[in-house]
Amino acid sequence: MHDIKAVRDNRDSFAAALARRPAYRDSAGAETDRLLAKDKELRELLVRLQTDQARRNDASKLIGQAKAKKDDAGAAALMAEVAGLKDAIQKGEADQRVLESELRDLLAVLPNLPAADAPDGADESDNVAMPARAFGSPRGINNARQHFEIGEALGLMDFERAAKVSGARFVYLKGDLAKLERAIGAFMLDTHTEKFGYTEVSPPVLVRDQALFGTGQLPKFKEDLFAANSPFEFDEWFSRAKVKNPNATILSIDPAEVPFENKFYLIPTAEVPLTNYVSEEILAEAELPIRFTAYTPCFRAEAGAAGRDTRGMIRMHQFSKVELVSITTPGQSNAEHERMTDAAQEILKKLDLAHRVVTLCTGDMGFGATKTYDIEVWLPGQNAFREISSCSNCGDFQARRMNTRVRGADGKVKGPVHTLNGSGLAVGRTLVAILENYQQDDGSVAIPDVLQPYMGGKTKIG
RNA sequence: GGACAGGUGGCCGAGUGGUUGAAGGCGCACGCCUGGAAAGUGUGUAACGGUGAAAGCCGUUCGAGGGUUCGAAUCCCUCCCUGUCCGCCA
Repeated sequence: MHDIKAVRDNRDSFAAALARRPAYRDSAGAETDRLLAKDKELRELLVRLQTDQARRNDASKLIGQAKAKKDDAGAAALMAEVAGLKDAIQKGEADQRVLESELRDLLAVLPNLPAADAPDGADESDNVAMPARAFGSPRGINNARQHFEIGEALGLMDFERAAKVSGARFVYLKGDLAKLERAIGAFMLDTHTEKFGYTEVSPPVLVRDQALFGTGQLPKFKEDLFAANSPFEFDEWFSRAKVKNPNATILSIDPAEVPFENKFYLIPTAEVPLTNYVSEEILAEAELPIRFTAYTPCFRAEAGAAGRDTRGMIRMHQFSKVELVSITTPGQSNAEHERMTDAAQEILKKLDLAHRVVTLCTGDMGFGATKTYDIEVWLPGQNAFREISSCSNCGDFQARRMNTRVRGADGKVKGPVHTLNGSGLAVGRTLVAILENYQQDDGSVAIPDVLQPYMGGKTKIG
């Protein structure tokens, strides 16, 4: 969420920065002026409304004083005067509510502005490599198999049964592969807590819409989320629907017809509960930065991804991820962004997995980010680098939406905090990378050294 | 899920229609006192918004949102949350 005052004071630089996002290349100026027109309308209203309110308040105080002095005539005269203001004030307050919510709606769907050093570009082909952060060299493996071929051959990865039970984009992991997933998560958490000072958190994975608004998934990206209805409300509504249409079945119901709001959403990332932990709070400057890490399942509808990565574990409706979140002062966030990326890369280094890092261009950056580094791991089976982590500095964008501020040592509120989030790492994709990079000619998979303690000392699977 | 009780400033807590943005206390800041400290003592100590060059002035906010009223922390409605008990349960 943008600060309307900042837009007002820097109209041209705001529009120029917004135009760096390709989706707003042509419309940024018009969008900005739409905001400013609404803002102007609101402020002009406030000047008139507040004048009336001030007169009403003064008169009301005098009424109280008059009544205390038993001056009923004087009180009556004042009451008559103020009564004349009532309609104007009530209408003004109603107009204020409408204008404020209209302005908020306009602001709520605008993405964050790219940082000055975020590269311009149209899509992922314009992302900029960071050679200094590259690690290892892509491993050449003859006749390299893809992770799902390896896992299915081992009998430890089952997409067919998952489809039977849950549909496409779900998987069963079994035996040592299930254990490996757990080992990877534990290893990541231990590294982040012990080496980088993150606090381990086990957060809720069902959240309210307000939390999703805070981190920016709502209102614009609702179709990417899974929602959880209360079955009690649904049953009640459904039984009434059946009275009208006796042939109705659960499967014939269009979700759009269900009349009540979804009570909860499943988190698409632990960024949501970790970041919103501090929502609506004023934090002491001395306690920043706050660093949280969590190992959670994540749920994504993957709307619009039809046909992409349909085989294997790359793109699932449910996957696990270790997330990193930092809450910082404005002055700390740039350094924290580098540090967070270091923490995520540390996992891949310890696993000895070749990877590279790119700075996302303005066309590939997420909604809330000012600047994003993607970490891409080498997958021999795909003969390609694939994203395994995304580390973003969101500046004060989420903090404004969550209303999270910082209080200085002098006791004064200084303004919104900065927030950052990054995967550290996507556990499912890390498992994929291990399978493909550590596959052996005999069909087995070597277990990376650092994971062996988490696997009961085993050195290979299969 | 049901019943009851609650939600007030950084914290505790008073306040059931009229100078209450809010007593009192704690904490914090600065000063006095002291050789230094403690104790004591004095003063100060909300956020957001509008307006203004600034000082300031004005508005809004007592969980959130509506409503009643000339006037709402106080009355009414809806929602959210917390506590206790009951029910259910990993």
